[in-house]
Amino acid sequence: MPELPEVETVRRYLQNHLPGKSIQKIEIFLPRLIKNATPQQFAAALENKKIKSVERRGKYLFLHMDGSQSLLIHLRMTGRLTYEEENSSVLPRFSRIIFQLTQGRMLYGDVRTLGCLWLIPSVGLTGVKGCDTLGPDGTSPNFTAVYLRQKLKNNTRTIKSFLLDQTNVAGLGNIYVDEALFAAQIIPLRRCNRIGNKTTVRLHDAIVRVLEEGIMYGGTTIRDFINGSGKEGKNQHNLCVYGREGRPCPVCGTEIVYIKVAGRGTHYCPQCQK
DNA sequence: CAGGCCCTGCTT
DNA sequence: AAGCAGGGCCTG
Repeated sequence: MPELPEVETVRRYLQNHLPGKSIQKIEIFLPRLIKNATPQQFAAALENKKIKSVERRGKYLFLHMDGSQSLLIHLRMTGRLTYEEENSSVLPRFSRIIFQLTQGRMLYGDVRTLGCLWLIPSVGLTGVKGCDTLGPDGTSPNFTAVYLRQKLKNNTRTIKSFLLDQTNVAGLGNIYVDEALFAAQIIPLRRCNRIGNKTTVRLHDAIVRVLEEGIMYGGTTIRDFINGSGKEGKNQHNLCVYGREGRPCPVCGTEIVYIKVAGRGTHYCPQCQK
């Protein structure tokens, strides 16, 4: 559920608090979350290393370390990354990994344990499948209407499945895809190559707008998302279609429809979106 | 391209 | 007790 705006919200908090602090000790309660190292290797590579910066590409978070190896994290559905300035004696439910820092601690929590952590080289490609093949971030200047038009032109897939594919645009997930398609007045089932120039520009603008709005409001909390300080986002109040099936379209009042597209729950207004 | 898998808490 | 939530990867 964390998509670009949620991951960016977490990143900003961590970037404000972590750089300059060192990881003293790592406690791993669920080793299988670490995908390319044993818990021993993982701890050995990161303990006593200083955190230099926290960066993001798509939905991936990078903790760049002062050392040859850094940390890559994907929160998937229910992953949470929080920083506590003062060590509390209480550990939040579903805490899976504790990063004890020189001041405070960072917790990786995950109810459904689908998240992933990797050790990666501090420079160059990550070697992590999916991460090295990301398309431009939806919020990046490299993501232009011209680029989008080029990608859509000869593609026969539905626009929803296209936008969920991170090699086309990085950072969109189920919520923001539905919201962007509503804002662009495109029905999720529309074939990419049946979207014209003018509509492509509208879609590009809509994608950028919903992502930036999501960041501005600190992410969308439907059930699980919390930011780096453990608080909920506020963007759920801005949603027009996601999770609103059966309720009136905010523009025309028609009932929002729920269908499955590309295996995902999909929400749209049958009146506004064509 | 569709469907299964992972995984657990919450809803029906 | 079954169904649902879905990101990313894998298989048929």
